[in-house]
This record gives sequence, structure tokens and C-alpha cells, in this order.
Amino acid sequence: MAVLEDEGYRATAPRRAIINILAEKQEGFTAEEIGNELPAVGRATIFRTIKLLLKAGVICRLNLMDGAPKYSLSSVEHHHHTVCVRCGNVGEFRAATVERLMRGLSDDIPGNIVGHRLELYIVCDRCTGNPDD
Amino acid sequence: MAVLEDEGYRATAPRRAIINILAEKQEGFTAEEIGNELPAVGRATIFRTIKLLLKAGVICRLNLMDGAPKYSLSSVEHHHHTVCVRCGNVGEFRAATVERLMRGLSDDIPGNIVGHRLELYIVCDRCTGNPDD
DNA sequence: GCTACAAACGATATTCAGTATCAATAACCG
DNA sequence: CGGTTATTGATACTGAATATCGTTTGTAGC
Ligand SMILES: [Mn+2]
Ligand SMILES: [Mn+2]
Ligand SMILES: [Zn+2]
Ligand SMILES: [Zn+2]
Repeated sequence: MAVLEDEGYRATAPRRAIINILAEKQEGFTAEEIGNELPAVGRATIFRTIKLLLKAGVICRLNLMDGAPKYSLSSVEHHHHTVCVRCGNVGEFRAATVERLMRGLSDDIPGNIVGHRLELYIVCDRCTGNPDD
Repeated sequence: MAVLEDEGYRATAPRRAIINILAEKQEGFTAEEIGNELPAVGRATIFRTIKLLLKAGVICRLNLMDGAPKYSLSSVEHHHHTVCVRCGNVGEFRAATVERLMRGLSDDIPGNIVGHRLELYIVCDRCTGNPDD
């Protein structure tokens, strides 16, 4: 909520409603899910707010294996995601080794690395237990 | 072209036309570009063929920084991509260190890793020279 | 080379995510 | 409070991708 003030955005009712919902979400979420939970809020505003929170760094975007976009709260500055290919649950992880690797890679890559994206596709423990569904 | 036979697909004129175009492409390409170069081929067939070639492993999909899909010939089995955030040019690279890292990561990650996606966003050498455009 | 049959096609309609427009509304500052 | 201006929601629109379906075309078997 402080995000809005910090960036000079107005603390409107729709924005606060969206932020409240996100605050409780453990798993990743889609724009549609948010919209479904807030029928009173216009579709455009959902997308506008998502974009705003992305820019502010409150949430981050990731891609499912098929490229479909999904979002998750960014609890930490820079991190990567695990996505269960069965149930779609999203996890976050940081690993110093990943970042170290990126720095090492810059020697082998032409041009200047300005960012990266790493997604791990997994079958989560819960889904390993239940072969179906 | 052998791909089609190998997988039991018919070697139709549209498919051959698409494959011929791809064979000459150095950079990554979008579905639209292919469609533009082959006005005679129906849009649906472009997408159907892309999907087919993805499954066959002839091309691979990558995501631009904003999530937009792009494709590139997969010259090698498993690899990753660099995307210039200025001009959009796509490069491929392999690095044993990346794959080694993934194996190492599996200890820290809950669940079974079944795949990963790594994209490096860069400013390519050509774009570093030309600050504008 | 035919023929029959299934695979694949293209046109079309449709879905779905995301964006532009714009008049109406509501934050915020004084 | 009241004025200014950011923000909203309805609506229309775009662009990517897919479903449908009658027609075409590859291909295996003769
Ligand atoms: Mn995250
Ligand atoms: Mn590739
Ligand atoms: Zn799972
Ligand atoms: Zn470039």
C-alpha cells in the first residue's frame, strides 16, 4: 500500500482492493483470477494496476511453459521461478550460483547482458504423489 | 524436410514452403513474418506448422522481454537464447556450465526439475555502436 | 498411373489477452 | 470544501491464436 504513495500514485479503492487480494496469495496468479475475485473492478483497471505493480517491483511476471503469462508477488529483489507443469503452482528461489553464472557467462556472450530470465519447470512434490489430476 | 517423413507427417506444399523459408533465416522470426512471406498460405496453417515443427524440435520458442513469442531454428539439441532488447535479434548459445548448474540446483528445489528456460537479455554489439535505433 | 481415404488445407468465425478512447468520477492539495 | 487532474469503467478495438468445416491433396495400395 505504501507502494502507491512512494511512487506518487493515488491510493484508489480498486488499487487497494487488488493489492489486498495479492497480499494473501501464496501461489502465482493470472490477471483473470484477480478480475474474477473483483467483479466490480473494470478489466482495464486490473491490467493497468498489474502493469503499475510490475513497474514498482511489487510483483513479477513469469511465463508458463507454453508462454502464458502469470504473476507472483516478489518477496525479494531478484529471483527466479519454479512452475509445476502439472498443477501450475509457482515458487520462487534465489541462488547465488545462478547470478555468479550469469556474470561468468558475459565473457562468452557477445554484447552486454542487461538482464536474464530463468524459469525451472518442475513436477512439485504434491503432484508427484498424485499421478492424476 | 526429412523431419516430416520421420514423424509421419505429409510433405505438403505449404509445409515445404515454410520450411524452405525457415532454412534461410538466420535471426529469430515470428509467426507473422512467415505469414507475410507466404501470402498464399492460410494463417491457420502457419500456426499449425509452427506447432508441428516445435514438437519435432526443428525450431524452438523463446519469449521476448515483454513475453511476446518468437521462434528460432534449433541448430542444436538444447540451448538458450540471447535477445537484444534494442533490435530484437536472437542468438543461441550453449554452456555446459548452465546445465551443470541446473543439476546442482535440483538439491535446493522441491520437486523434480523437468525442464528449464533461460533467456539472456542483451544489448548486442551492433546496437551498442548505434545509440539510436 | 489410378483410386480411395485420411490428413491437411484455407476461409471463416470465434476466443482470449491486452490496449485505446473517452465521458464520468474521485483523490488529493490547498 | 472546491478545483484540478489522475484514475476509472464501459465500450470498442486490436492482434495472436484456435475451432469449425467443407474442400483439397498426399500417399499407400493396387
Ligand atoms: Mn517472483
Ligand atoms: Mn533456439
Ligand atoms: Zn504441482
Ligand atoms: Zn541489437
